[in-house]
Parts: sequence; structure tokens; C-alpha cells
Amino acid sequence: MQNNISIATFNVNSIRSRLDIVLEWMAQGKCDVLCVQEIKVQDADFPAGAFESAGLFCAFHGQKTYNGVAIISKLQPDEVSCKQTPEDEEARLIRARFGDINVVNTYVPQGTEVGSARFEYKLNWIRGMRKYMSDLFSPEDKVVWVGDLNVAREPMDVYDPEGLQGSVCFHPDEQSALNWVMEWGMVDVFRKHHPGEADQFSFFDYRIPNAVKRRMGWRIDHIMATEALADLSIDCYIDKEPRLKPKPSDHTPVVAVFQA
DNA sequence: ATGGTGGCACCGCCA
Repeated sequence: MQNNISIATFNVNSIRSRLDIVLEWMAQGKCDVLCVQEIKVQDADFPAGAFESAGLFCAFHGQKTYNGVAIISKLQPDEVSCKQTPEDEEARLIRARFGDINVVNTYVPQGTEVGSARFEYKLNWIRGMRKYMSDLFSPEDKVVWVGDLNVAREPMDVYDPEGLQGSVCFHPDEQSALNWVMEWGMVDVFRKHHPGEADQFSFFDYRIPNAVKRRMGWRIDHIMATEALADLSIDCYIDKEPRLKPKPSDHTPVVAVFQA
């Protein structure tokens, strides 16, 4: 169906280091709207020309060294905005509207260590998404919230649920905060298409030797959609192919396809 | 096994 729209999320861990992978992936027609996180570049140094030369549009909200988000798309967005709140000082959110589809791309704070100030910051940042959504949208709107949300939601979303229970990115307070945001009116699109399926991971820690081969992964990169939009999803999958390239990210893209 | 890898900035920090 030529009317479908595919939306993907990919933590690139530096857009400049992953530029060739991203450009090739887009050239293969893997998606129409690509949301990337951890671009790790300030706006002045974002490689916009490389995307424009490939006929792609890009909207970006970056900062030096850390964080940073961007939306790369085949069509020009009708509207773009940044930040979760006006006071938001870390570059973690960018939003774009394509017709009646609203795309919210976030890089949720990792949290560093359970009980730390950064962990509280993470919990509050996640909870802030509910106000963000309700201020801007109604659950009847077509909204997709994607990104590195840094939360594995269920035991099947991590490789060792017993051993990892209560650790950062797999902690009940994080899961409760995320569930509370989703209760506003969002569905986990990947789980809609893969209910109960384990060993579906979007992230493998660089620091664990042969983590991919040993399947020591996490599903922390998500595509959440309002029911109005989730009802139109026809597929959602984790694309493992970019991992086969030289210098891959420690994350891999998650793609959802919607009937437009 | 108390480490390991990777990116960016700068000689440490964050993931």
C-alpha cells in the first residue's frame, strides 16, 4: 500500500559516527520518518548537508557531547518543536507533525544509578511526558511517542529478569512512571504485534563481551501510539541489519508501519 | 572477571 507511513526510532550514539549507516538505511527505504537519539553534536555541527543531499529533511535539537535528538524524513514536516518544558535544559525531545500524525521523539535520561539524583530526574522526566501529551493532544489524536525510553517494561524485555530486577532501566519505579504516562492513552506498538515474544532486544551493552551473540540484551527503545494510531499499525519490528555494519551503534532501529 | 567498549571532550564523563 503506497499510503502507508513507516516511523522508526534509533539511538545512533553519535550521528556523525553513524552517518553512513543511517544514510544507507534510509536509502534502502526502511522508513519514512526516522527518529534518532544521542546525536551528540551541537546544532552548528549537525551534518544537515549530507541528509539534504540525499533528498531528506532533518530537524534537530542538539547539544555538545551528550544527548541530542533529530527527526529525519522523506517529507517536510508541517511543524517542529523542541523541549518537554520551556525550562528543559537537556536536548532530549523533538516533535514534528506530518499531516495529522504527530511524532514525539525523546531520549529519556538513563538514570545512572537507582536512588541517585539522576534517577529521580529520570522518573520526573518520564512523568513529565503525561503533562506534555495532555497539554498538546487528546488520546483521540494520532500521536506516536518513540525513542530510547531507557525502560524495559516487562521481564521478557531483558535477558536476565531475576538478576536485573531493580536495576536501572528495569526498576519498578521506572515501569510505574512509564505505565502512568501510557495510561493517558498509549499502546506499545511492538507488543501489539509480538505479544509474549521474548529475546526481542533493541540494545546490547558495548561493555559486555559478545553481548549480541550471547543474547544479553534489553528492549528499551519503544514505539508507543495512541489507540487512534495504533489501530492503524500493520507491522512493528526490530531491524537487526545495522548491527552487521562496521561501527554499529549499541542500539538498533525499531520500525512501525501504519496505514496512513 | 570487581573488568569490559565506545564516543566526545579534553586529560574524565556518560552510557
